[in-house]
Amino acid sequence: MTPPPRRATRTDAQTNRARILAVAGEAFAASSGASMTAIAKQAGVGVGTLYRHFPTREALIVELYHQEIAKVIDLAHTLAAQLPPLEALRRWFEEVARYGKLKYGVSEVIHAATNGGLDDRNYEPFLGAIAALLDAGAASGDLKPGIDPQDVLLQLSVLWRIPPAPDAPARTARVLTLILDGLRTRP
Amino acid sequence: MTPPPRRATRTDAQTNRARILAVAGEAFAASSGASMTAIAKQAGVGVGTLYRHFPTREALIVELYHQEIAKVIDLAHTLAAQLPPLEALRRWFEEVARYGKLKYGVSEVIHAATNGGLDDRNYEPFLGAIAALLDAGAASGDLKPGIDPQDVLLQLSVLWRIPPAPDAPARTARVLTLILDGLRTRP
DNA sequence: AGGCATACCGGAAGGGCTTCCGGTTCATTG
DNA sequence: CAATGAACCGGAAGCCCTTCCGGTATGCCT
Repeated sequence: MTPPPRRATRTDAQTNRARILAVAGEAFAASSGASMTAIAKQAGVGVGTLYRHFPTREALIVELYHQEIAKVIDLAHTLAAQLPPLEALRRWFEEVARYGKLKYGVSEVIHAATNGGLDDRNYEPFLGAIAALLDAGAASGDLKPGIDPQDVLLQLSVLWRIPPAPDAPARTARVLTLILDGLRTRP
Repeated sequence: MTPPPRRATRTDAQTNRARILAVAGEAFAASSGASMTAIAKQAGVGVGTLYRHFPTREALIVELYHQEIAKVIDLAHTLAAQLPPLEALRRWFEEVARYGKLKYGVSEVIHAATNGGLDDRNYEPFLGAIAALLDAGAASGDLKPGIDPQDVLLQLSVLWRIPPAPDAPARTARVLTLILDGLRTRP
C-alpha cells in the first residue's frame, strides 16, 4: 500500500500554474470581471491548460484567496482566546464582513460555490473557527449553547451580499447586531 | 401632456406572450432547468421574441411567480391582523421558507436578481408586508422598534438558500429561531 | 545519450444567455 | 378597402464557461 511513485510535476506545468495565478490575481484585483478565456490568453496558455489546473472558475478564485481566508480563520482563534466572547464574536464578524466587502463580486462567486463557497480545505477550518468563538461564548453563558456553526456561517453569508452603497457600512452594522442578538442567550 | 395615444397591443404579441408563459410554467415546474432557447423553441417563437417579452431570464421567472408572491404578501397582512405579533412573524417566515423550498433552484435565481430578487412591482409590497409584521411587534413590545424591513428581507434570503437535504427542515427551523430572536426585544 | 510512457498543452466545439437588425405583419387611418 | 408605418418576429452572432481529444514535450529508466 505504498503510495505509487509519483512522477515529478513537469516544469512547464509549474510555470504555467504560477503565471496563471499571477495574471488572475491582477485581473481580479482590477475588476473581478475577467473571463477565463481572457485570463488564459493573458497568461499565454490555452483555455484547456487553465482548466486542468483549476477545474472551475471558482476553484481558481478560491485558490487565489486561500491564504487570506486562512488568515481570517486564524484571527478567530486569536480573538476567542484574548477577548470576552461577545466582543470576540463581534470583532470577527466585522472582519469577515470587511473581507467580503473588499472583494465584492469575488465573494459573490465564492459564496456561490459549494456549500458556502469554500472548498474542503477551507470549509472545515472555517467552521472550526466559528465553533471556537461559539464555544467560548457558550462557556461564559453569553451565547446559547449548542449552536450549529453551519447555521452561523449561513447567516454570515448575508454580510457578503450587502450591495456596495453609501449606506453599506450602516446596514452591515445593523444586520450584524441582529445576527449577534440571535445568538445570545435570553436573560 | 396627455399620454401619447398608445396603439393596441398586437394580437400575435399577446398570443406569443401567453404561450411563452404557459410553456415556461410547465418547464420550470418540471425541473427549473430549462434554457431560454428551449423555451422559445417549445413555444414556437424565436429567441428574440422571447427576449422582447421578458428582457432577461429572471424577468420571466419573476413574472411567472408574481401571483404566488402576491399571495405570500397578502398572508403577511392577514397574519399581522389576526395573531399575536411573534406568532404571526414566525408563521409568515415559515411560509416564506416553504415557498422557497418548493421552488428551490427557482428561488435561487430569483434571489440573484435585483436587490433581493424581486422587481419593483414586487419589491415594495414585500417590504410593506415585512413592515406590517414588524410594526405590530414593535407596538406590542415584543420586537425591537425601528428595524429596517430591508435588513429582515436580507436575512430571510438565507432561508432561500438552505440546500435540499434530509436535515433541511431542521436547519430551517433553527435558523429561523436565530433570526427571530435577533429581532425580539431583550427583556 | 536515447527511448518510452505519461502528463501536459492548446484550441476546437458544445451549450447557455443576451443583443442586434433586416424582414414581416397587423392596427390604424383615409 | 387599401395603404402605411409602428410594432413585432426570428434567427444569426457575440461572449462566456466548460469539455474533449489529438498532438507534444518532458521526466525517468536503461
